[in-house]
Amino acid sequence: MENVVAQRIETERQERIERILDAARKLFVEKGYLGATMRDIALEAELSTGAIYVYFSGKDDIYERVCEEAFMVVIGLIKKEAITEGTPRDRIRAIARQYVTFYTDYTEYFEMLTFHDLGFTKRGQSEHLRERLKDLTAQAVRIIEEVMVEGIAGGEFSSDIDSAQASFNLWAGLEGVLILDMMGYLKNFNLDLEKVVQTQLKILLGGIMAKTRE
Amino acid sequence: MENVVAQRIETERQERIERILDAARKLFVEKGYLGATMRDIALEAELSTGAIYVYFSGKDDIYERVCEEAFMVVIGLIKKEAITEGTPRDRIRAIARQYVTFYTDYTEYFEMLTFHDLGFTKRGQSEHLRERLKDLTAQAVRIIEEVMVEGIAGGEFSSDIDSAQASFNLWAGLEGVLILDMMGYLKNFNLDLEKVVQTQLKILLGGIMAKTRE
Amino acid sequence: MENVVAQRIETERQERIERILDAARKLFVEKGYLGATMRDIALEAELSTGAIYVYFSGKDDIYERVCEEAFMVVIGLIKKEAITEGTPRDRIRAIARQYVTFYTDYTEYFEMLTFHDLGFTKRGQSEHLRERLKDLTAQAVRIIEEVMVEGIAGGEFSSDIDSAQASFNLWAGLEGVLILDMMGYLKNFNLDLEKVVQTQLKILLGGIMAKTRE
Amino acid sequence: MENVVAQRIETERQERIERILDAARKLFVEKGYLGATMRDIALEAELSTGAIYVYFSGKDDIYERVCEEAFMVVIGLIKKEAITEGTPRDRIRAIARQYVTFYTDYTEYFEMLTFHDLGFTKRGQSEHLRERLKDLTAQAVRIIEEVMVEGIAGGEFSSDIDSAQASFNLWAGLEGVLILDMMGYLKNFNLDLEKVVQTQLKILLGGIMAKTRE
DNA sequence: AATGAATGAGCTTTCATTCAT
DNA sequence: GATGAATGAAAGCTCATTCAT
Repeated sequence: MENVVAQRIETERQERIERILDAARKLFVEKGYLGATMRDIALEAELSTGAIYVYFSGKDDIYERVCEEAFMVVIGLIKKEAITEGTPRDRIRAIARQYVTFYTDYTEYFEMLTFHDLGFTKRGQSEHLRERLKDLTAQAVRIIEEVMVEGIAGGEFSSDIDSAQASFNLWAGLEGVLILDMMGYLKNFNLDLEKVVQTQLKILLGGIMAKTRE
Repeated sequence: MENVVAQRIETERQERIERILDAARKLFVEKGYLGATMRDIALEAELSTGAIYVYFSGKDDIYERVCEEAFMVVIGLIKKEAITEGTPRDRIRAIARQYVTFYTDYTEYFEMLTFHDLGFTKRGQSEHLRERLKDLTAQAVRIIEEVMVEGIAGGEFSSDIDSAQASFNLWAGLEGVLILDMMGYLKNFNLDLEKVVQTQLKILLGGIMAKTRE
Repeated sequence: MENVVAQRIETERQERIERILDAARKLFVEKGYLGATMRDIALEAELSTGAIYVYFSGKDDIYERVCEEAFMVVIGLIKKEAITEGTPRDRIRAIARQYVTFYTDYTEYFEMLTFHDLGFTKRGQSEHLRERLKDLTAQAVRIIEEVMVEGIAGGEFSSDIDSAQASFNLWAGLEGVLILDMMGYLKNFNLDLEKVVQTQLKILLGGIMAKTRE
Repeated sequence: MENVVAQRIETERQERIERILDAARKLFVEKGYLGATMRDIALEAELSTGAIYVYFSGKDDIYERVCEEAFMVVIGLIKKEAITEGTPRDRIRAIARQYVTFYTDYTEYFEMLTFHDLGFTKRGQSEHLRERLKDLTAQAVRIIEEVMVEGIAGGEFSSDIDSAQASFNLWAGLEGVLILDMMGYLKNFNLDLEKVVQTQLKILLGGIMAKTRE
């Protein structure tokens, strides 16, 4: 019996934490770390300012946990959906599509991680977040690289380009499109994200596969 | 004689303005619009807080002038160095290289413009800056497009891809590399910017030139 | 039970607001709008500067509410105690005495309204306060005028003087005494307010009643 | 020869001082002591801020000298134009008219002195100004009193009222009209200053002369 | 003497955090 | 646990005064 009560309390607790994180994520993306006030977050989470301090030790703590959550989502996506079927080309295309899906479905998380890197917080602070992001990225790039190595071994990809570099360039090429979309440039140029991504992949993969004549 | 004195005074005045702008640019990039305080800027410029208000009407004014300066630098580079010699491929490569030079030589300006777009300031504010940035970008993309049209006409580039889109993708591919460098990822992966840029151009141009077999 | 608590909280809230207004009134009168600082007011109200902003939106807000309060007091006095008994002469004397009572009992409010008019605030600001004060004054003068009309009709007052003007002059004659007291001149001349007021009324009413021989 | 130069320099000096005082008087009346900035005063006087400190030791000094000037003007008027001809009644009327002339011709000086008294500056400050103003007022009231004593002796004025008090009341009655005009109430009521003053004098003198029947 | 840029204390206001209830 | 009023440090900005020129 008591167990049921304890469980309900715990559920409510998690619910409240999630509400705060949702509010914070939204506001951090919207107004930045300094622009979003604790009062804003409390109001958005439909709580009092004081209540927030029951669940979090302060603004920095919330910020870190929002980033943490963003990590967990990306990691989850990366881990869960390792693509192992099809030609290397198809598999890379699938991985890329997964990244784009992360961007469209979890835009706020994507923006959080991007913003964090671009200096939302004071430099020097949350060095460990930066470290984790670095590891995560390395992991992601390595996944692409493995497929690429296979592709080169199978002759599908040109051996002119180092597989590690090619992976990085692939990522950069896609990242560029997503960030420009985030900045609103696709809208400015009346371009469709889906189409631009497709074209970009066609170009990048075409460029990697082609015998370079330089 | 007086003329000399007046000139010296004017020079010192410009020097001071530049010192303030330098300090502001550095701190805006480092800590963001809200994170950089007027006191910080004054200290960095080795002035008292009050002195800044002799030259600028307030924080917003400084911010706008820093952005303005960044604009002027980019516009200057774009206007000055229209590349008209060589094959379309060479010309695009040259334009790209110019963009990379802007990034390496004027990193802070590049970051300012990027940050501005990414929401350093409160959303909605300085709408006109955003508008100018949009125009500027359109201009830059159009320059690439012109060369591309020529390249398609001359048969050097595949006609499979719309020239406007291809230009955009080219830009995105390069921008991605520069932003990842800005974020420190190239360093993380022990990659050399120059080399990655070269590879990226090879890939992108290769992809665009290739008859796509899809 | 909860009702009791809520009531106590509300009481305390009102208490605090009153403490702030008391402090502000005192300091505005003492040092003027610009001379009285928020720190001063907070200190006088035994609160931190921040606490004030829980109850008021800023200095202007406090200022307006202090004036508002002064208005309410005067209006209350005017409305509540319309004097309708006795001869016109007695009634005017009673109204005058009421005005003097307002001055002695609510000196700070009297000073606030006077100061406000004399340019305590930046000119042009709070135009609506000035408008209300004008209305209020018109109201008050009209009350005197009505009695005066009656007095003329009844033959008690001389018909040589226009009733509207006479009312105004009566007011001015009394106001002069009060302001000179406010300035400390009665004390300087070792005069007693009560006595001077009595004499002034005797003179003014005497002058108004007398057949003028000019 | 040198004398001529020295004289010109001295003249220019006086000219500059007068320009500063004119500017200050205007601005103190317009915006109050704190509202008027040294920069405002310098601009109005067509000088640099620094130049002001050659002639005055600071803002307080200017303020005091503006008051001083106001004093000199009033004292000059009082001393110069002792009215000794006509009946006591005519003489008092003439003195009153002189005071009104001071008000209309030197409104700013009149306002300065009034404002000063009403607490433009921090209380306690410039105690000696207050002292001088007190003396001055006593002097002025004494002049009226002398005439009044004469009037009582000659049977023109009622002996019911103490001459000192009557003088004070006369002053207060007139002062009230002038201050209400300063506040803009005459304009509000569409009254003409000249007419109201005349009426006020008629009333006051009538009241003083009449045998009081109380 | 005259200039006006520079200083820095002090203004109003905001906001992360605490704490009595 | 939850509330929201209270705190006080720190923000952007102003301005009397100084001082190198």
